Amino acid sequence: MPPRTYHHPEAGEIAIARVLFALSEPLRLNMVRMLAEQGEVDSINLGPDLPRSTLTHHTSLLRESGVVFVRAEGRKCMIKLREEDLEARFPGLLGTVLTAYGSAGDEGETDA
Amino acid sequence: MPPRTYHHPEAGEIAIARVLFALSEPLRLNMVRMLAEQGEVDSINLGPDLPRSTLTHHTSLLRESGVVFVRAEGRKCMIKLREEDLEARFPGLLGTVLTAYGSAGDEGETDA
DNA sequence: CCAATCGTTCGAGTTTTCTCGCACGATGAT
DNA sequence: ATCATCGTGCGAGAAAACTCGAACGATTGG
Repeated sequence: MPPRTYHHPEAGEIAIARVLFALSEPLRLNMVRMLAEQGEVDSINLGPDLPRSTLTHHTSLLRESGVVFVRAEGRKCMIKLREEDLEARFPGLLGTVLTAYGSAGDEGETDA
Repeated sequence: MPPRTYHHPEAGEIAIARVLFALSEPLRLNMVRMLAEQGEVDSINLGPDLPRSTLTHHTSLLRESGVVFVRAEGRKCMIKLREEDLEARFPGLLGTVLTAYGSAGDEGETDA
């Protein structure tokens, strides 16, 4: 029996409005920032204090909007940014948003 | 008695999450694209078919999030992008989003 | 095999956003 | 002055998003 599988939109199907919406949520924007810094991370590290169902909600939204790639590894769930796909589809977007976040996001850096 | 006045956040107060949220709505994203192409525009041109109160709702949201500058001119209301402020605050963001929109936004070009 | 752990799904409740009709003040033209 | 026009604010209703507890299947370790 295959492990958990996840549906991901193809690179060409990623819609700008959905990406912007995904990034407009502070929790998710913070997740994306962590992913940009740390590469592939265990989903639990994206929100150690969040209820699991809430965490799943946000990671699923990021996945369905084409921002992240999700893969099951044992019981855990590894998340990484779709940097190449996003760069190909919307050149510069991710970098620009992350730069903007770094300079004016939330100055209270509660680093994990 | 002064004409209508509008409150605008200062450039330094513009928050990335709010800007992304403002741009994540298809109607508003389309408005921003028109503004980028046409410069300062009469608000009515941003949504000729929308109810007035709906149009006000979206233009107000764009204004309050720091994306556009609004000024009363007679009975009309002129809108323009805050390109310089946005560029200073979030370098490259607006251009990147508009490029992304142009290449993958909505292919149905209903040009005004 | 059994128990603990993890992510997912479902459902309910809360909050936010969106839409739009209506009344009002301001403006411009007659 | 009068009247039509425009944007705004308000209120209500609908739609969408967020949060989170509980139950379930899958996986790991004893």
